[in-house]
Amino acid sequence: MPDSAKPTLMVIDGHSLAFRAFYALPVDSFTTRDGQHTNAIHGFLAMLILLLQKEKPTHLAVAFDISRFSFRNREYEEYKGTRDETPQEFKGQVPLLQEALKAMNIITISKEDYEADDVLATLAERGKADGFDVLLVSGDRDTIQLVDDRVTLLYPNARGVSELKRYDRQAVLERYGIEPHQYPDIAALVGETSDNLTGIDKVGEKTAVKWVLQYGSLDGILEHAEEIKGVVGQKLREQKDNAIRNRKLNRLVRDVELPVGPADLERRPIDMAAVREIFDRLQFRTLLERLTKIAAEESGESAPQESVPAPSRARTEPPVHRLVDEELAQWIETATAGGTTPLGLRLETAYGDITGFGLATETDSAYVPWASGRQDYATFEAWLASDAPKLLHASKREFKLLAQAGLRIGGIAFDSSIASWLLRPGSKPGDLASQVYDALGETLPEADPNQLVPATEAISPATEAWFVVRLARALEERMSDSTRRVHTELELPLVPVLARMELDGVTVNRELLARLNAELTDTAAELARRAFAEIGHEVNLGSPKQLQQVLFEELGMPKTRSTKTGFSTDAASLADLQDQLPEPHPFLTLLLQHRDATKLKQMVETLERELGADGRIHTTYDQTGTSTGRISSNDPNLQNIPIKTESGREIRAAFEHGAGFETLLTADYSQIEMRIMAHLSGDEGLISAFNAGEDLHRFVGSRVFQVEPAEVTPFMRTKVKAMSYGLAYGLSAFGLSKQLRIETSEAKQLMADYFARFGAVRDYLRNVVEQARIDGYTETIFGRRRPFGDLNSNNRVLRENAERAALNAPIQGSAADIMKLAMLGIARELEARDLRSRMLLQVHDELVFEVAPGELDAMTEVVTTRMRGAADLRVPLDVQVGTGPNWDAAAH
DNA sequence: GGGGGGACGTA
DNA sequence: CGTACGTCCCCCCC
Repeated sequence: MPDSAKPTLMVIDGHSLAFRAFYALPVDSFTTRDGQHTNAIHGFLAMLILLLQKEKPTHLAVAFDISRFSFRNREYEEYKGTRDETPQEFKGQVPLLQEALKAMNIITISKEDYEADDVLATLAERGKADGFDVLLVSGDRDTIQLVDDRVTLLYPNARGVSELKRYDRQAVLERYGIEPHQYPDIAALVGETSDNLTGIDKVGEKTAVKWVLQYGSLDGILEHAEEIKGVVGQKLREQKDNAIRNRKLNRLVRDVELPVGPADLERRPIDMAAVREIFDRLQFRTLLERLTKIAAEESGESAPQESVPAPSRARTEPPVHRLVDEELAQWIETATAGGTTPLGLRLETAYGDITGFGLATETDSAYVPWASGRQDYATFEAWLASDAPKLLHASKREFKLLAQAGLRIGGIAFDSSIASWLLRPGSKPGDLASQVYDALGETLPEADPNQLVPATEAISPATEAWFVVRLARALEERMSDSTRRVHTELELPLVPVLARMELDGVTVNRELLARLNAELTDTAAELARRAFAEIGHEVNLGSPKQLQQVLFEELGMPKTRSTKTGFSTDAASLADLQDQLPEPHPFLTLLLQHRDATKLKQMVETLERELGADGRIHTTYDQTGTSTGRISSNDPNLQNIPIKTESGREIRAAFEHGAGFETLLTADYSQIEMRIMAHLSGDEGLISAFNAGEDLHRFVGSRVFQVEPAEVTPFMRTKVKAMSYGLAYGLSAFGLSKQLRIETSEAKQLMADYFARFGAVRDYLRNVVEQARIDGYTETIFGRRRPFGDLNSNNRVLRENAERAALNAPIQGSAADIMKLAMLGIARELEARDLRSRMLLQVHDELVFEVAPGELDAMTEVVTTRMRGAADLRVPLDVQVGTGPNWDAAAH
């Protein structure tokens, strides 16, 4: 090893460095989507990572102040008294920083009644005694006094924390012309404004240094105070008490009693799973990459020290048997103990084709080369298709690959990607390797796709399967009973259902899309031309930046709501602008129309791109993509096909039933979230509203405004409708007023009137949040949990965001559960009754089916019955169905 | 090329 | 200062 044999102890003053970072980096650029500020954390960690790389300390600690008060305040009440209150934006970052350090397995030290610098002084002293090279990192100049032949200070320069100046004894001599231990004398004479320590008037650094060099120390200077001439001598004699007091206060304590000594601070391996979790929360991508690199280097470097080369994978992998034919059948029989013991299963693919299988138990593994037809795979295929339990990762993908190869798989008993998502919805589950790393802390070697010649040999699918088995066990143990139930009864059975929907796809009319595209292209071009004519020049209408130039500078319009990069040009803001202007400006109208046209055009083009040779679009449903339990859709997203506007619905009309089918059938839950609220809150008013069978909003309106249902005006209905829908989102009076364009006071009154009639709803919503605050998670009707960390945060923005999400989660999540149950029920019945009709799309509260000839009545019955019966609530579940040749026509 | 930001489509 | 998503484009940065 090139590194010196001497161990290096690094001690960092956490507060002073984080504080430096806070002021060096713009807060606005370092804020998570949730509103958590992270600039201090980011700056500190960036610096720390650099230090780890450059200095490679063998021992490390970060010291923090516990509060701004220490024993020094007892000696001098005004110590640091001029400091402003620590900004709230900074305070909130310290616990998160400490959490990040903990994840990095770095010890943090605080000592009641002392400052972090006293901890530095003590550890420096003890480190020296124990034979360490000591590196101190602090933004507090008082630490200069600790520098000597064995102790070096790294001090941030004026710019911030990215560059640290190295102060060893020589550097201090060069910079100040004195020995480090003399520095406090200088500081005592000059004073330290930031600590509220006044020095001697007229004495600056130059004079102080001159005196110290002449008389050796502050004591020496004071002894000879009478000899010093001029005004400065006079001032020194008058104010010498200041210097004496300062010197007393700036002396760092070198023998603080600490729970740990230098030897206890040996660097420990970084817990990358924990780091991932918190860096994810803080949205530190670049830092995560840098740290991952370091972690890899560090674990790699430590390996040669051991006598036996440490394997990069922690556990001993079982042997891989390459098996076919009878041997394979035998192995499966033994490994599964006749079909009861679950096996890990992993596919090997090349260019989308299956080339092999990995099978594994906890102690053994097998590789099955796949060459269908040339070997006798009958037993293997039978096992695959049977209910014999199998453990997989991302099973939907494998189900589809198998199906495309003409193979059936049954008995999906565990999916580690789904399981980890259930445990932590909201964080991306990632691939097998990252989950093995997260849950087992082991590295699953992967060929680097950037390298032509892989550095590591590709891992056998059999070994991967072995990792899946162990991953499954680790995740299973962490699941609560209710989570386990959601996994096995809801999510796993849904896998084949979703896979089939994806494989089947939906027919889309190519010619219609082409025609729409052409129309929209013309429309957009014409609108752009007219818009340019209005302002006299061309501009990129898709560039918010250029639009701001036009609207607010050239046209001098009033400023709209501000965004991170300027002022908003979104539709709502433009509408507001239009209202404010003395007369409507045609440019604004044209701009909005142009946005509409281009948006639709883009959507059409996306669909055209995704339209396969079979004339169908095959979306991919992400079963682990949301934090509430919904599924999402991508490539392309078929859950956001336009419906609200006439022109948008033309796109919807391009979705048709395929050849050999009779019609499309759509079925959706009406007001499912409101019904769930009625159920969960038990509000008698709301329950009777649903049981009355009358128009919900009319009924609610009649209660709120105390009129007969027939007397509810459209305006009243709009208001209560907005209120009702807003409820499940944590809508505020402010938000309601904005949406309805009414006064906040009126919105407040509306809310008061609403809750006067439906008080149990409010009580329920409040209770959900309070319970979540206690439990740390919310739960849906079916037992799906969503954890919340920020409900007790001191950061108001963060806390209130979490509160609204927590209030919404059981409602949105229960609706998702119910829909999933309905899908399972329908799929099972279609299979049982041998119906040829197919479920194609799911859009949260809507399902779209392709109906085979002669099956319309049966389908209508199956779908409505199963959807209505998916849950037994205190209110009925209402299902609307419609049919037609295309998705638009099938709407009701 | 990656990624953040703004904008906007859906439930 | 209303939840949950995915995708497009622009624009800046590496």
